Amino acid sequence: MPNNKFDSFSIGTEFQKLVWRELIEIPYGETRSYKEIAELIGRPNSSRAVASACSSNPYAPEIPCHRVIRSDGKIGGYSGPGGVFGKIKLLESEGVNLDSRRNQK
DNA sequence: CACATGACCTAAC
DNA sequence: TGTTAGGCCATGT
Repeated sequence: MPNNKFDSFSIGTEFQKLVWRELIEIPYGETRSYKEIAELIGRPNSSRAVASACSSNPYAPEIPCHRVIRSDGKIGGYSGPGGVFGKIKLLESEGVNLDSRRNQK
């Protein structure tokens, strides 16, 4: 079994577990798009479902769902504390430059 | 089972 | 750059 403490996900659907398992492996200070996560779990067309799984994340700050942004570089949304604003603050505190991530849109 | 919802993506205008 | 429209998918009712 994997060496992460979240392997014992006792709740959520199988799909959500797949997503969350990928999320906790995003390095500090880095970001990943919803689509990227979808591809990593073997469902390249489930980007939308991935977003749903994130919003259903019960382990709020433990699982770095705030490091997941849209493919075009925009923030997207956030159900955690502070809403989208809180998400931005978290990323900036990790040294993420959101401007450089915007695909010039 | 059918329908509605949402932290999405891409293309077209 | 902003908006519209169509497509995708897992979930909840």
